[in-house]
Amino acid sequence: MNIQCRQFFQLLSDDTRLRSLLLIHQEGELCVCELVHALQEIQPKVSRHLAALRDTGVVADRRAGQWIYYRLHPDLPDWALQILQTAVDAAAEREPYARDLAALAQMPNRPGTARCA
Amino acid sequence: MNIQCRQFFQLLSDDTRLRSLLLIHQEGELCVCELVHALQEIQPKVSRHLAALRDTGVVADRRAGQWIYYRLHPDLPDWALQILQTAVDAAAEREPYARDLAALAQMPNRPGTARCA
DNA sequence: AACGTATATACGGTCAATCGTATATAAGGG
DNA sequence: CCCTTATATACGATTGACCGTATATACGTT
Repeated sequence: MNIQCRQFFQLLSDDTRLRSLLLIHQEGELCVCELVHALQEIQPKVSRHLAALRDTGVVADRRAGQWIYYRLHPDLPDWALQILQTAVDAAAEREPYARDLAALAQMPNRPGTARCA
Repeated sequence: MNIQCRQFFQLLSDDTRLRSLLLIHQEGELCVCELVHALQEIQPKVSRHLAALRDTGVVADRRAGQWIYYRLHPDLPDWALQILQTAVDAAAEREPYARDLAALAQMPNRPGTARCA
């Protein structure tokens, strides 16, 4: 996919995509319904932005039953990872990212986690 | 000005603004006509994008005679500087940034430099 | 097979970003 | 004071990004 610097910034410039990426970066892997709950956005909106990230090679997806999990693409270049890490450091304790993390932590019936509760 | 992470990415997502910022970051300070020559873009276009960067606190300007010099804003937060540095490292040796630097170096009648030639 | 849940996408509408052209402002030199 | 150069901005047009709604697809369960 070989993403360009400018294009990467363009992907990060949308609120939904940036918040999704920061959450995915922190959590390692998230499915669509977890992101929908964390961001408090409707499902088609989240799905559409994830598709943009997938089509440009920023994230990779994996199906597990009904759920599709998104993670950072393993081939994402170092500079892109560095930029993401910087963004996490700068934004993680501020709104809306802190709120997103909290909402995710409080999500009921979260797939994967509450398996043997 | 207290720029937000997302807004910063949005500013970097435009080709003219990103190339201008990378050049300014490398050169320290550049006037509009230098950027117009380096980027091979028309003057109103460059001026308009510099205004956007100025209005959001990313760059500061300084008049010197007929020329107006732009530099990175001294109060630009660390995370923004880090991201710029990462972008320079990732892009500096590739197109169109390498070409921009070369065009700037070859600019005739460049203000400031050729003072006592 | 029928149903419920999770996810993706198609469609049409709206708004914001960007553009080129034209013009305004400002400085310097005759 | 006029002319040139440097820069900024106003204007109208165009394009592309993003939106919500509706629908399609895929999986699991009964």
